[in-house]
Amino acid sequence: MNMQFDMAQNAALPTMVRPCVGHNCERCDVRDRAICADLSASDRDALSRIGRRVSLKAGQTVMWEGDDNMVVANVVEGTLKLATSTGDGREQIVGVVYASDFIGRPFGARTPHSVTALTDARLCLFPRGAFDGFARDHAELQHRLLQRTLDDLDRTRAWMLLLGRKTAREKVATFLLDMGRRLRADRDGVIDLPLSRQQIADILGITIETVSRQMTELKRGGTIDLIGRRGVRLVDMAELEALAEAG
Amino acid sequence: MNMQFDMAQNAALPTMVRPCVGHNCERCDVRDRAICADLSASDRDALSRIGRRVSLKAGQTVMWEGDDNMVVANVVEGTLKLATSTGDGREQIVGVVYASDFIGRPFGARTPHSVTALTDARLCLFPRGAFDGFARDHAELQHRLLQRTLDDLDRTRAWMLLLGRKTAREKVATFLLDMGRRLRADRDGVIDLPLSRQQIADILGITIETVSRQMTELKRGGTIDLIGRRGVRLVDMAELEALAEAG
DNA sequence: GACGCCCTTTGACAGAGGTCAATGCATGGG
DNA sequence: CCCATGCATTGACCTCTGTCAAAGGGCGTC
Repeated sequence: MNMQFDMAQNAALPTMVRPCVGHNCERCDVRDRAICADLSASDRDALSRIGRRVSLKAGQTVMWEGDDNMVVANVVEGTLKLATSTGDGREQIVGVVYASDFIGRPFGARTPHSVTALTDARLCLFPRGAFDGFARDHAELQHRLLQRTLDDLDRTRAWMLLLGRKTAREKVATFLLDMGRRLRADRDGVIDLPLSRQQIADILGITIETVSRQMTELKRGGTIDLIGRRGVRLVDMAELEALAEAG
Repeated sequence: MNMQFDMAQNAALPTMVRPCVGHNCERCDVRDRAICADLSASDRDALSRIGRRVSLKAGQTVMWEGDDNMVVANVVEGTLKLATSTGDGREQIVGVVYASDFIGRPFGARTPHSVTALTDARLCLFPRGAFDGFARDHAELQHRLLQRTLDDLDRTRAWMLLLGRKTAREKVATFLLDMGRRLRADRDGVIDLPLSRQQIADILGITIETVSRQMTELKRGGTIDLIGRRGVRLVDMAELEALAEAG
């Protein structure tokens, strides 16, 4: 592989983002769930040549709120957060994305929120201009993107009900149910949360102390079990569902 | 005018929704802002034949949360709210739509939130199945829909920051600025809010009493003026902007 | 295997906003 | 033009959640 070529590509990327090598769409983990799923083999190849794979370490930020919007990407592996914040530093996480999800803002000049890796992650990254051009010529891609964006909007609006109208107890219960649905539990029924208490607080619009207190009370009531910092076992799902809707 | 034809159309519609007659896309108020703007004259005619115009009275609900998703529509005139609620009746308004906006959930079987007219309104209404089919064959339409949905998502996510992290004072100030941007003031600089205090509360995720108290304090501070129930004059925009970001 | 860091938990207290209740006052109908 | 109705305002009080501070305990490192 050509060293100079690699370094030239790196120059346009945020610090520490490292391109991967030896990519092949046919073997891609998310090939039939990502937005490229409906493309023909040749179209997918063409799209693939526009972009490239990059690896991220947990904690790295790929895009910053308000920045010029240079790239979009498919998430191949890992979990990332989308966040906005007020001038004085209060943060609200506005979305969490998983493998096969799409990130970035196509057809727009500004990035409306930051994107930060919560776990180590791999992306399939495209320069926005090139991606936009490709998308305009491929209706299947735009259709997939539209479906995905409509789903995102539905989920985001459902989350507004949580932020605006639910109590801390209901918020935490709803969050745990949501994670239970998204993440696979291990053989002991334990889920490994990809988020710290602070990040959970930033998702739910409450403080870290309130998250902690609610979790402890749920544990005391026998509804959940806490295993270390990141582990949770959802013991009584029915109870959790009841608490998620009415305190 | 054919009476029987009209009544047959009415049968498929929510109670009290009355079809209009004499429609012509060429004279449509929103023709160059709605999603149909990029269609050729003949395509627009074809789309027009799929749908029809209906009038709504303030307070009428067009779609209910969780219902089978039968229709989508362009808003021709008026203001409507999108809302979800918890089992025990707490409501959160998740969006407010204006003339030229699009409502309903294309490509999905369920309506994720209710849609209710805040003012008298006129819609250009399409059966969802027929609209979906038409959209699949018209990339320009899907592109417009995608752009609009991406914008909606950006705005919705910005609103999450308000719901999760802003104080009552900041929420009310942000709301007033937003209305000031959207609605044209009359010659006295007075805006006529299309929302009751309760609805404002449901948008901001606070109670009606808190909205009222904040408004009164803003008035006492000389930042705004209150004229009757629905009138507001934004006196000190700079102050309002400062309050919107940091209490 | 022990140590130290930092995340998390717990406690005490305060305050923003919710709740309940009464009064005020636009607005539309008679 | 006046009255009645329902929305909006105001007040008193209380609770939930935030704030500040300290102690506890995983987890990575040496």
